[in-house]
Amino acid sequence: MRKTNVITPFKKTSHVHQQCADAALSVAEDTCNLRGVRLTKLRRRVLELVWSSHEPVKAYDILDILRDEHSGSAPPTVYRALDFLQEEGMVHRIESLNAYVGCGAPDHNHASQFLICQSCGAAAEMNDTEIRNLIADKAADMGFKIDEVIIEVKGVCSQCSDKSD
Amino acid sequence: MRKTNVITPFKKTSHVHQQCADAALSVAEDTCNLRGVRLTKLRRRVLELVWSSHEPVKAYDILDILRDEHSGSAPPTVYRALDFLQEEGMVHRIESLNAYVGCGAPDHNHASQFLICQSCGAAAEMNDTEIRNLIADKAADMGFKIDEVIIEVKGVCSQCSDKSD
DNA sequence: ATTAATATGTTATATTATAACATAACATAG
DNA sequence: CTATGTTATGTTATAATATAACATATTAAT
Repeated sequence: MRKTNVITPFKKTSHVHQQCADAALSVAEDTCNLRGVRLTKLRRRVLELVWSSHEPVKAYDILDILRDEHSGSAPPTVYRALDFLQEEGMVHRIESLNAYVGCGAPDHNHASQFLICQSCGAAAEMNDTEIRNLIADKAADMGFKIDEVIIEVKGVCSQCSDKSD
Repeated sequence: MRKTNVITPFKKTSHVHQQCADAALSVAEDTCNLRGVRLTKLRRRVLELVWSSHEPVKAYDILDILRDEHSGSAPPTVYRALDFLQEEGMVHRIESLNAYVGCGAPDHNHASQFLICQSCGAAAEMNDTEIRNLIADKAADMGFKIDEVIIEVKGVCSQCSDKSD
């Protein structure tokens, strides 16, 4: 069994990004239908904007675009949509960046680890069971009951390292 | 060898907090002297305020107190002091809370993991080499060069669990 | 069609953080 | 000990992030 499930990889040079985004949007629609929650036009658009790149996107950058498209957009517009998308597991918040990334595996409660490249800005999402289990074990040793685990690893991705050779 | 080094534990009922704070301040002074950096009156006071409890402290809560003590206090006053203290490893920032906790082991670059109790608000700092190494290995597998690892585990500490029995 | 629930619009404000420039304190070379 | 460069702090202004509170509109189910 592979223990590290890479949910969102760093993009290859060959990467056609539109395909990521399209796939994610399609999964999101199906998932919302299954769950009986509503992926409204606005929420769908916000999700699309979050997926516009592999770099975590800021709420106010989304808002700037929404404002161009609809004059009634304001901070609550985007924060509400992001809250919904987070609850449904379709975006994750990167705490150390105050920014959001799309998630292609919208479980309600999967634990993830993020690798964030300080050179290109991209974020890769992993779901590594060994890391998850080890932290769970350590916490249990201390009698600590885990609700949520935030892991954000900053550094330089292989593509960026290769470039600077 | 013990693999989990608990730097700041959750406090025991018997805990006399002043002792933590005093010890930390004393270590901070010695460390600054050794390093030839200046723990000024202001910086020392900010560190003291961060150590005033085991709950992560917010910049503006510190500022409110500083303002009572000196009219010239403003946001940069506290952020600069916190920046200094972070660089010297004497406080850590909890990204998910926009808040700061004292560190009793002011190495410049130790990796830590925080357990944050959602019931009492306290944060415990661990430095677990197994967790650190496992993440380092996984990142290396992906060709990712680590600069910094942020781990913030939310949940309920044993003391709080015991109380609610 | 009516109604209850959900989603969005709108205005205002709270919270967190930094920029930019002025002044003060300190450290050390002469 | 004092001139000078460096480091720290004061001060004003504003940027960036996020939520409260209430109004209106849309949707879903009767």
